[in-house]
Amino acid sequence: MNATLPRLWFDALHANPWFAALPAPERQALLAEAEVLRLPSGAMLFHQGDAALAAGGGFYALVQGLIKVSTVRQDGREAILAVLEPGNWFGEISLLDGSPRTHDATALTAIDVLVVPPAAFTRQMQGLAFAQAIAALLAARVRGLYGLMEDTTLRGLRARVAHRLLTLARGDATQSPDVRPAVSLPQEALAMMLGITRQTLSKELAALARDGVLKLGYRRIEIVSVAALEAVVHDT
Amino acid sequence: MNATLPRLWFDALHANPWFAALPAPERQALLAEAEVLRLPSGAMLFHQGDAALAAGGGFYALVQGLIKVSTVRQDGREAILAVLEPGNWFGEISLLDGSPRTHDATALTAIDVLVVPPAAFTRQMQGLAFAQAIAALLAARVRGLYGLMEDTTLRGLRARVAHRLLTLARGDATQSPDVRPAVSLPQEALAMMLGITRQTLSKELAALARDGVLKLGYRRIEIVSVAALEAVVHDT
DNA sequence: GCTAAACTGTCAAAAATATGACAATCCAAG
DNA sequence: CTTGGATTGTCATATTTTTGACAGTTTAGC
Repeated sequence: MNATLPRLWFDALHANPWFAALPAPERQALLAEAEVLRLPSGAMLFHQGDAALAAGGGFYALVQGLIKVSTVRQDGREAILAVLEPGNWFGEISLLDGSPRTHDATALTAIDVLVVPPAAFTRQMQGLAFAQAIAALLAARVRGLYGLMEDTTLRGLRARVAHRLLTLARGDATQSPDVRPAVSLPQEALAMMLGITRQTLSKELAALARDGVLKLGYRRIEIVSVAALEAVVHDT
Repeated sequence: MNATLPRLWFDALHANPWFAALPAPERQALLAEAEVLRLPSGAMLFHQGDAALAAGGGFYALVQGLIKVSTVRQDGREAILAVLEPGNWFGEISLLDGSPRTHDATALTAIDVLVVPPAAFTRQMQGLAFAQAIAALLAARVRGLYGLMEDTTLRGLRARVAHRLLTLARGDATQSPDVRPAVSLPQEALAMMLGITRQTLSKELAALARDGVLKLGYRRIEIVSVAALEAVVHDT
């Protein structure tokens, strides 16, 4: 593929800082190797435990729609690690070490995904610039995960909620510098990201709304003051 | 340095799977570039917020002693991310993205550390094999962090304690396949890794000891049955 | 428009965890 | 060999979070 990359896809991809920083030859090579995969809402891109090197596996770029990255326990409880937005590249870990997928990836909407097959990915990894870029991508991942870790061990609930909201408002994994004015998702989902119950979250959100930091709606949390929300993260 | 690498250091380094898998030329280059740094117990190798690219920064290998990797809050509460053992390489994230150190690194004992200066690290990253190896190292880090994340969101307290014990018994970051029969550290430290209080941990340990899975001593937790401990991780 | 399903707000009771406190034990330094 | 600091075990109480439940609100699909 390549020749006729839809404008929307092109924009989404180039809005991603990692892809934008990738040298042009590698960028083009990656797109040239990619196949397009279109999935309906609710479909699963891969399951926890899947072999990534097998056919159907690969290095993915989401170009349209939303993907939920999560893990489920036997008892049915689910933890949402992230909600991916267009522009995000993911799935490289399993390709690098050949181990099974660590998470489920589920389409929250109808999605369009670029798939770089395992063989092509491995071939790209033979190039210095690409290998360096993957190292940079992983460094960013590690940093993001450190942030999440500290949340759970060091921050109070209030600050954790505030931090997660800011992360989501910045596009979660993408982490663009500009903050969106609102995040749209059921409170249940946000609760699963934080590892708490919906009821507990509801109470925290209500408190933040009382303080004028948030405005709550149906499947929607509006951030009235980014500064105030950031203050909550640091104080609490 | 290189010519006279003490036997103990050599063994520690080569016991580390990442270093052992590194191609010989890169392995030698890394050691050739490294300087030896010796610090007394309690000294800090670096602080959260330090510029890693500055003089004194670098890519580190611990060859002797123990290092605590942690973050502290304003109020004094501390979260321990890991306790590094000889053979571990660390500190690459900040070198890759030029951002400040994410954690404090404190010597728990007198330590010997190999330091690859920032310039040398960056030079090595211009080589394909090394860049690939760093990608692999980061992939392993990410996987480890995913494991820790799931602990806090998905597992009950009992399972979390069991999992952390097993991780420590495998050498924490090193994660050697063989499990040590006991971990030696104050319960307080373990509690800080788990983000819980010492009292709560004490109760959990007592319960595991009652079940015959552990034996408790002074600054020491003996693992009576690895299998039983693993069962606790998966069941609870 | 209507209606069923999804979602939010709230409550009371139960369970888990933190706090603060104290005695008992261990061990390393003198 | 002794002693003080470090460590553990264990309480009772306070706080936080979960569980289960239900009513009211919003939305999407018919």
